[in-house]
Amino acid sequence: MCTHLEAKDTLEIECSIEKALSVLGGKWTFLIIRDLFCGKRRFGELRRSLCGISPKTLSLRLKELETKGIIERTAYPTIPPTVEYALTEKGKSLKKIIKEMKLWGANWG
Amino acid sequence: MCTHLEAKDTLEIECSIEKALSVLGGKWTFLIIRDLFCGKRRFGELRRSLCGISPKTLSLRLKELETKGIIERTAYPTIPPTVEYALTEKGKSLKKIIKEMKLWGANWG
DNA sequence: CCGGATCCCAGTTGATACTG
DNA sequence: CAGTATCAACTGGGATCCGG
Repeated sequence: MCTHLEAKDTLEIECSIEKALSVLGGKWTFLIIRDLFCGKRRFGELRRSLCGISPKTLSLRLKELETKGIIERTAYPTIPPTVEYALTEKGKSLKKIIKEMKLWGANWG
Repeated sequence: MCTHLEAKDTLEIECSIEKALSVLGGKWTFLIIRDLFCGKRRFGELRRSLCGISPKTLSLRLKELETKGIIERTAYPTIPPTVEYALTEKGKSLKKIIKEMKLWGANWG
């Protein structure tokens, strides 16, 4: 039996996967989160690590993730500016998904 | 310690997550696979289930997934034509990822 | 000098009509 | 029914610019 929609099978209710994708679906999102599982990261560190991302897209994704409560932004009023990004508890709860993707990629990719 | 790159830490080697994303990263991909976990589906069934996808994009994603060995296409020479899409073993191996995403979406989405 | 913001361009996706 | 063709809308890439 198909169970896209858990509670009420109406078109207005999104299934859980759609909810997860509304947070994780953007391009680069998984890779940003993967990086942050290694610890706090600065804007420039992320940019270099995510080889190929444009600053515009990185900025956009970070804002989205912050809005959705997945990451936390901390700015220090230094010169030059220092900004750190870190996972929140909600962000850390994505660990199992990341782990399963990593396992799959290692075995089948 | 960070382990993006499992074996050799050179820029040429993609990490496992990137490999998984190269298969799963396209828009709608997860949702198509989710649908196929419920069993074989025809083109029109997928189109109606994935509320909002255009036939062009659906066609594109299905071809990609077929090329990558995730799904299998079977066409019957009937009039009107009948085409069925189903997960391969490699496709079914994505189950844990889908399951974790579903759990996360249910708890945090 | 770092963290972005802006502008313009290319590639993707969406909407819709149409065909074998 | 299962797609393809066409065009419009959006998203991301790349370079540049700027305030602190």
